[in-house]
Amino acid sequence: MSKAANTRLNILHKAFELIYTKGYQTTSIDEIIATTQVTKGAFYYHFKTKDEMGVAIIEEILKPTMQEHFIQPTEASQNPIEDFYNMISYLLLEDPFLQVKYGCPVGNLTQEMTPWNTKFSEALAELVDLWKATIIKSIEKGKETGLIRAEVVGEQVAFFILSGYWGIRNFGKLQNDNSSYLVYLKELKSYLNGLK
Amino acid sequence: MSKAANTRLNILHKAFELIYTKGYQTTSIDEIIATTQVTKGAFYYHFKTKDEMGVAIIEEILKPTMQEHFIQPTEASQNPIEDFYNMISYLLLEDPFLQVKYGCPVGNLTQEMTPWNTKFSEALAELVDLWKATIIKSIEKGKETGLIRAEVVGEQVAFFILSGYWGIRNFGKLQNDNSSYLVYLKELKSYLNGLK
DNA sequence: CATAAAAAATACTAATTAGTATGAAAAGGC
DNA sequence: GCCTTTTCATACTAATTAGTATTTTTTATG
Repeated sequence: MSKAANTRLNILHKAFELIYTKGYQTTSIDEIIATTQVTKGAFYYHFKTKDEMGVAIIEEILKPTMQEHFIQPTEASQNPIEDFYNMISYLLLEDPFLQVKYGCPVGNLTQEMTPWNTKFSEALAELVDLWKATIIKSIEKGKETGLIRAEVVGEQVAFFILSGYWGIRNFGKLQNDNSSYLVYLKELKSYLNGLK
Repeated sequence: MSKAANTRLNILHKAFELIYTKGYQTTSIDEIIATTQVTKGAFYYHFKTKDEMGVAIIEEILKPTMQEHFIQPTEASQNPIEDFYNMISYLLLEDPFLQVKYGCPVGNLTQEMTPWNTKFSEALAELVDLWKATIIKSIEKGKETGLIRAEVVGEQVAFFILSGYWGIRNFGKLQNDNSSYLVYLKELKSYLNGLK
């Protein structure tokens, strides 16, 4: 990778970490260039505006991460119900990057940036739609193999799972300990078993 | 009500509306005093800091509203399952103040202010705990009257309902139309019926 | 190695921010 | 009506913000 591409990626990564922990609006460009050890000239050479950088984070950091960690595993899944639970459980309790007190990066950005910045909204919506579509497909597959009841409606379940995930992450932020996660996961398991 | 108390309440109400639609950080004091037609001297007479005003909004606007609209009705409920659904459905589709594109005021503030402002976190946590506790009590009552299965765990269900609500409001923001609400509500009904 | 283009460094600006200092006007008690 | 306290008005400050203008350095290419 060229040196220039490297600084660009460096900015995106460090900025993402700051934004995840502090929020987008309260993360200043001065702060970003201070932690990246990059000058303002370099920053504005790579990104025309702060918002352009923000959208780049969604498309170049969040999207590939989600593709790799959630889309592909879900597509490969043979047992949707079990794997949905494992996916959420992993995200809540085991993912080494995500922290209880900081919530879900995608959820945070959605909350903070919509409906005021359409570029952000579009990029985030694309991301979420992809995840949702993958879950729906997985449910349909489960219905075919008989692992999921025929009456189950994929779209409804997808919304329900993802909403619950976003919501419980907000609870986690509020209480800053994962006890709420554990309680939530028990009910999630119970709910998912009801789909069998 | 004295004139002074009136300006104070006026500030809180207008500020709350701005914060609900724009977010806390991006709502400036200059903007608040412009829309309230109150001078900066008056503002800082009533509130030592912006954050103090923010906490006052939670305690003096959000809390009483929630008490009146959700706590008391839930306490009076004879049929928890039906009333949980009606409560969420009302909030999503009918409440005249809440708007799809702006999400849930409590959820928004939680997302934006925790974990950085402990005063906000505490005030919000109190609010949410109250709501959660009321739901749990209502479930226990439903178990006694036989409307809810004995194996159902109140705390789990409470987390599940509230998480889903917060989450779907985030979805609503992202898509800015209530079609996702309708899909979600169908699954919520199905989930709640499973508690019988 | 020369040169053009890409990449980055430095110093600045104009606007906005929360908050303050100080004084004037209302309101209430006697 | 006088006086004290409450309430509000005006003008300011210091810090921070995103973004720009300009120059310098680095890199690639002939």
